[in-house]
Amino acid sequence: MARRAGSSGAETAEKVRNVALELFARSGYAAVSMRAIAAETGVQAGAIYNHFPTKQHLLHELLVVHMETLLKAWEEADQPGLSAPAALEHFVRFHIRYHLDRSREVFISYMELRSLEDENFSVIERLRRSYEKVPHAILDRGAADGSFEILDPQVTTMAIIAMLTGMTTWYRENGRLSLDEIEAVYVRLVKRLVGQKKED
Amino acid sequence: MARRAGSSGAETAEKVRNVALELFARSGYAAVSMRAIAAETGVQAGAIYNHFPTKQHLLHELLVVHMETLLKAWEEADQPGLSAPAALEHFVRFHIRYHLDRSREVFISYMELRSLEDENFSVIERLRRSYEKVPHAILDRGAADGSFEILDPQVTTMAIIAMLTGMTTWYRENGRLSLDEIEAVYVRLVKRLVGQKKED
DNA sequence: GATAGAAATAAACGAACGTTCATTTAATTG
DNA sequence: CAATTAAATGAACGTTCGTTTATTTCTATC
Repeated sequence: MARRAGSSGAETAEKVRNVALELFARSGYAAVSMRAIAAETGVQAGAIYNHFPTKQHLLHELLVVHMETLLKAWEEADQPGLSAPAALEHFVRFHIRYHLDRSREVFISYMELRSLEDENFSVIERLRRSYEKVPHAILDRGAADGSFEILDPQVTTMAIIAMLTGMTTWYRENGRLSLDEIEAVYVRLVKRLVGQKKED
Repeated sequence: MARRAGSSGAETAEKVRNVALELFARSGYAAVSMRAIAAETGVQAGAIYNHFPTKQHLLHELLVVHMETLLKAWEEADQPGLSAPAALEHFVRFHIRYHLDRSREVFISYMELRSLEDENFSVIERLRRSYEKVPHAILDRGAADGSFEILDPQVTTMAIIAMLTGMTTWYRENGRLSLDEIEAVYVRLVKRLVGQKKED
């Protein structure tokens, strides 16, 4: 046996990406073998190397794609004309929706940074910093124009991101609260964190 | 060569625990070999099995000890007579201090839950739930007596824990803010989250 | 001071790891 | 339709893995 009828390189590569994402999220990069990825993809281990040079490249590509997609998604969602309070609310809703839709990517992008070799790590770290600038800039703007009362912009930014991202660890589809309800609670919690005076 | 002069079982076991903690935190359970732990301990791999039956037992023991020590530490720190606002502040300071002192334990207790086999996982999960009850109970008490204005006790509890624990990922000893300053910021942030009216 | 037990070594176990390679088959190109 | 290329297989490579075992050395006990 060799190449199978109907097989296409692009399809297999995409399937490998999806399977690797799922398995890395579930068990961690180091605990997942190329053979396990291959088996779930429905292929032999050697075939993966037609599409990805090494296991490390596969992880790196998943993380780069995730971070770049996230940044691009925000660029499209961003509405530069908004006031600081409106922009913050817009960001919170965006972050929650996006991260819940991609909980596996989010999970491994936080968990597997340490599995990246030095230069691959730096690339992802830089992309993440870019994303953290988004809420930070909104906080600075709101602090400058008096609509927020920020205690410390840096700490508050990290607190907001940790709070929002943490939701992906406990949110369940059929839980007590709907996504809309949770989103509404988080919007109000963030407004409290930044000391927003009025509900604009 | 065999048993070396001055060797003691208790000492070796403790050194293995410390080394494993460090290496698991740095690289992850699956990525750390028993030989790596042994080398760092200054011993051969086989010697570890005089003290721990398997690698999985070693991880489980680290996590159980961590969670039980955390719960015990809170029991000792707890001051049941405090008002809800004072109790909350007390908890925040305790949590920050304790978690910063044990950042490696905290890290692996969040990262390596998935590396635990089913029954070992349940044990740790149950201990963690116990700890989450601590702030949850304080929030309920403050909501009942009117000193807090809680949006949703469950979501707020998870938000607080995520916010506080997230600090361990970015805090650096010689950063811009001292630990005292960061602690003070977080205390005020948490008061905002629970809608505390006055600084009691 | 002989003896029993504890604590280590060194070597080995089979299994699994990431990766490579010769080969085969299907799809694409001229 | 022949030639080429892309995509897969399946076996093999050398390592490393967690763990076990026989043996040796040190410590503690009576």
